Amino acid sequence: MSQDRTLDACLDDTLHPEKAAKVLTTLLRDDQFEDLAAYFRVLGEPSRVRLLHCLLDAELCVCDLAALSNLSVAATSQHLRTLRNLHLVKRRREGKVMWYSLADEHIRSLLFITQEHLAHAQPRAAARPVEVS
Amino acid sequence: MSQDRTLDACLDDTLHPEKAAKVLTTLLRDDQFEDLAAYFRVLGEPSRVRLLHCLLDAELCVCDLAALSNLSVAATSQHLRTLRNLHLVKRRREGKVMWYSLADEHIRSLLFITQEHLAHAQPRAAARPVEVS
DNA sequence: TAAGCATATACGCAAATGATGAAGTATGGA
DNA sequence: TCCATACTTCATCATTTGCGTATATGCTTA
Repeated sequence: MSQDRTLDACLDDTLHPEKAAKVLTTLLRDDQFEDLAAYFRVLGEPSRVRLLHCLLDAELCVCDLAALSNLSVAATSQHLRTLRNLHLVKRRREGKVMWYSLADEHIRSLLFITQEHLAHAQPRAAARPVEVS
Repeated sequence: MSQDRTLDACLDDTLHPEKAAKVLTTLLRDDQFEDLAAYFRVLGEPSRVRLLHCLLDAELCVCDLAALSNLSVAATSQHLRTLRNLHLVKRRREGKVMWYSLADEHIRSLLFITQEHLAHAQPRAAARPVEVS
C-alpha cells in the first residue's frame, strides 16, 4: 500500500515474481534509502569516524581535532561541517574557540556495535586483533 | 600504550594538550578506522542499502534484485560483489540461478537502529515520516 | 580600530567510484 | 554440439569527494 504502482511494474522483470512481490510490501521509499545512505556515507570516511571517535568522551576545538586527526585545520573544519549537517555533532562558541561535541548519543552505540562486530567477525580485522578500548 | 609515539607529537599542535592527551589514550589505530569506514562506506550507497534491505527476509537472485532496485543486472552484480567482499551477503548457485542472502545478522540491527534513529531524530526524515516495517 | 588568532569558506586538483555497454563464463536444454 | 539464459567482468566515462592553499569572517585585546 505504501508503494508506487510504478514499482509494481518491476515484477515483470523478475525471475520469481512471488518472492519479489513479497519483498515489495516491506520496501522503503527511495528517499528513505537516500537518508539511510547519507547517514552511513558520512561515517564511511576514516577521517570522519576518527573525528567522531575523538568526540566520544570529550568536547574539543577544531585545532585539537585537526592535530589528533593529522589533518589540516581547513579539512577538519569541512568534515565537521559535514557532520553538523547530519546533526552528528554540535558546536558552541567560547570566545575565539569553537567547541565541538557529539550531538547524538546514537552514534556512540553505532560505533561500538560495529567495532565489536569487526573485531569478532571480519577476517581482515581478525588478522590484526582489535583492542576495543 | 597502544599509540605510536609519533602520534604524541601532535599534542604540540593542540590548543588544549591535556584534553587531547586524554583522547589519545582511547584512540584506535589508523587501520581500525579504515576498517570501520570501509564497513560504513558500503552502506553509504542508496542502491546497496536497498539491496540489503531486500535481502532482510528473503533469498533472491540477481535478476530479482536488479528489478527491485531499478538497476541494470551488471550494476547489481557489481554491488553484490562489493557486499560480498565485506562479508555482508553470501551466495549459492542453483543451476543457472545465483541465490543471494544476508551473510551477517549484524547488518539487520544496524539498519533497524539507524532507521529508527532517522525516523525520530532527524528533522529531514521527520518531515516525511518513516514507516518502519 | 588595528592586529592577531581560531575558524570558516572558496577554489582547484587528483583520486575514488558508480553506471553503462560489450565481452566473457557457467549451466542446462534442444 | 549449439544455443539460450543467468550472471560476471572489463573498459570507459562522468561525477563526486577529500585535501591543501589562499582568502574571508568572527572574536578579543591592545
